[in-house]
Amino acid sequence: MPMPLPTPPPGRQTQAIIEHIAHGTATSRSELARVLGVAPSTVALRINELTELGVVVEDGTGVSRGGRKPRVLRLREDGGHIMVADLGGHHARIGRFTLTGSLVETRSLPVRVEEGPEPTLRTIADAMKAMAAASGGPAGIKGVGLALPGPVDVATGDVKLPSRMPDWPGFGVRAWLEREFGAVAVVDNDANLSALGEHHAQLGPDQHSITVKAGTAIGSGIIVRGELYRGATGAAGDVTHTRVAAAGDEPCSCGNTGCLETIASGAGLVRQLARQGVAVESTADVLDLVHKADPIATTMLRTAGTYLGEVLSSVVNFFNPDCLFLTGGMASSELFIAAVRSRVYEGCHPLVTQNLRIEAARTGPDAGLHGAARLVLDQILGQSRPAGH
Amino acid sequence: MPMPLPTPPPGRQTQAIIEHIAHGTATSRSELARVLGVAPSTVALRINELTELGVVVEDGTGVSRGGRKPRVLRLREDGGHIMVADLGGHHARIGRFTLTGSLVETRSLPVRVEEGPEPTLRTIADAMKAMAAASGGPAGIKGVGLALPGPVDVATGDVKLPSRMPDWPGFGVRAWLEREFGAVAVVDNDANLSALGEHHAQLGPDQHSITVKAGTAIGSGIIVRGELYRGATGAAGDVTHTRVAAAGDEPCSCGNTGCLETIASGAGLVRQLARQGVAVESTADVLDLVHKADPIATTMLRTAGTYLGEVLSSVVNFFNPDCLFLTGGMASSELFIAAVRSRVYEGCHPLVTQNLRIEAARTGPDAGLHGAARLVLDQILGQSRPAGH
DNA sequence: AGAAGTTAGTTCGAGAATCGAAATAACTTG
DNA sequence: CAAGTTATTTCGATTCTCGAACTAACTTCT
Repeated sequence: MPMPLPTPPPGRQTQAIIEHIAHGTATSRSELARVLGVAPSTVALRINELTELGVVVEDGTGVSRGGRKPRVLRLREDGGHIMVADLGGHHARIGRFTLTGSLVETRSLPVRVEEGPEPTLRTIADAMKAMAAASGGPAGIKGVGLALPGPVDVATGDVKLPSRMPDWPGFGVRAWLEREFGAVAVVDNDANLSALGEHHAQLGPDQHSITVKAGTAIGSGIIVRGELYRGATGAAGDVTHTRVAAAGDEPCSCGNTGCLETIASGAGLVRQLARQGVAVESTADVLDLVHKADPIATTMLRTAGTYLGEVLSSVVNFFNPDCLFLTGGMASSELFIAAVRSRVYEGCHPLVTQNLRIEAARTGPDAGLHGAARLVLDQILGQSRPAGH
Repeated sequence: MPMPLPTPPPGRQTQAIIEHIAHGTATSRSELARVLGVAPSTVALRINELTELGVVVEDGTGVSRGGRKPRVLRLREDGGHIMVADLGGHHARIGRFTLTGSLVETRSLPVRVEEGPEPTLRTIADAMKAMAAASGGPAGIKGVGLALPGPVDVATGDVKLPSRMPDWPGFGVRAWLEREFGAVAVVDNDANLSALGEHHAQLGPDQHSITVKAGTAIGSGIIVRGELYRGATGAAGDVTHTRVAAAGDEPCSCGNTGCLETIASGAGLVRQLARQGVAVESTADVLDLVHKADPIATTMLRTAGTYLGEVLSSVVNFFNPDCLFLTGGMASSELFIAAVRSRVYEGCHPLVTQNLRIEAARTGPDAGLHGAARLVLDQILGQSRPAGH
């Protein structure tokens, strides 16, 4: 039986080393060798590469464990910037990451996607460059990541359906960014990137999770074995157009009737409230009302959570994830999360719920930024991501 | 940027070679090198290993393409047996595969799982040994695979829930088989193995599929990137306990009410027909009635397909597979499949259905056997499976 | 028929990446 | 300060692959 051990890809180990140093799970060469189960000599090679690359530096010595002191390794935080943005309907969230993958600063700015890609991207790019310049680091922008609201063709970085973003389809967003920055660029759907970011903030590379972004729209991202799952046509994670009995004949933007989004999305809530004579214009308005304990809005939000939970319970039964994360505006309400949680626990098989966690995303509004940075770093440093913690 | 090409695991290539020879996609060393995009010398090495292992032999020469004739390679079909079984409630299907992965013969025999693991496994093992002995090949049984109806702990090979199989949980099926045969043994859920078998009979290693086994019970298996996806607790693929409005308050074995299985499974149909005074005892009886064009049974089967389609449409929307396969007794009715298909196409987003195929499994009742054999061969020959066709 | 060209397959050395053992370095402890 | 311990580097040995050169076996053209 010719069965030589399948040599792990080198990029992968490099990334694992960075993570261990970042998390403090292993801070010296020998510790890394032990944790990774790899020969000390191999670690030494990788560390040499990383120091030459300017990502890792030695930082004095640690405490002895009875023999020679370990030479403590530390990540250099000034090797360059990864600039990322999460684009919403009315504003964009911009973030700056170090090459070692930590989020340094964020900023929100108003944008209007309906003006088309050129002006929107111009605004974002300028803000990114300003932020990078202001940070004063000697090195420049090594990579750019962008999260877009809606289905994205990852190859070109384009929005796939005309939908709410006129002029965007076919523009070639990824190419535009690469030209503009002269650096690696990555574009993906916002729910996908949020899922990727949140997953790796909480779970390991052998686990599975679903992250639902519930705001004005509802989208979700799927992580299988620590990697983004996009499905056959890149449309995986659609929960918003699942039929819900309670939605009746309410028409949906997709052409069908009775979709979840008509009654459980922020946009749906706005419409429902308006019908009852409550003056609201945006999802934020609705959440404000709930914050002020408005009984109608509160009931409605809770009900929306129950409907979402109904849809998610069948998805969770099927997919059996380790964790279900909720993010987006509506997930900021504990009430909403509680409603989802109770409905999912009620509707799922015990074998599926026994270890299931249902929680608000810890990375909150930065989830998408983290995911985008991760994809960019994957491109820069190697391929698939490392063994966790 | 230290980015050496991630050397593909050697087992993988070996398997790819076998598949190409088996499918006739490449029958000589040079052709293999071309198709696999690998150096001729490397192919020569692999072929040498395989001939020494007794899996491949040379079989004369082929036609010249203007120069030296290629030496045609062929798989040896007498290198040993892989014996597999798919265990149902009342009968087991047994199959014999060659080491090269092709199914040679099958046989069904009655068993009674409710008598417990020891007698059931005894019956199956004896039948396997008899079949292998009768085939007269010089070599023995190199591996054994078993598909069980119900959730399985893959490590031990045990059924997880008491459910319909008393005395089975905690028995250690895998260990029993390995002791009995002195060979590699693999045990998994029947829907999982059917999914694996059907997927690789039709799709490639970078595609995704769902296979639903609709018979007396309803189960499903999920294939992500050509590999079996089991979920966090090994319970992934549960669609049977999804709530369906039409099921009303019908109590289910899981303790909840309104589960799909109460109105769409074979068992559910039997119960519903019995209530209407139609004398049926098994799923087979129901299908017989449909075959005889019994109006009540036919309508009921079609309705069951619609309900299954309703549940699957939300699953398909979420998972966005390349293909949805249907297997099990009820999938033998084209009526049933048509009902599922139309409901899914109706309820799913166009982005998801544009390339989606919904079909009866081509491997039919042998799907589970193929999947089991594949898992066993993975264990014997290497790890993950090869690049297709 | 024989030379020229083409295709098939093997041999052999270089290169990449790992590991393990031994050497070296730097401590702690008795 | 010697003995034991832990950290790190050095240096083959190993395991894979590839590519180039070489041999083998044809077809075809003249």
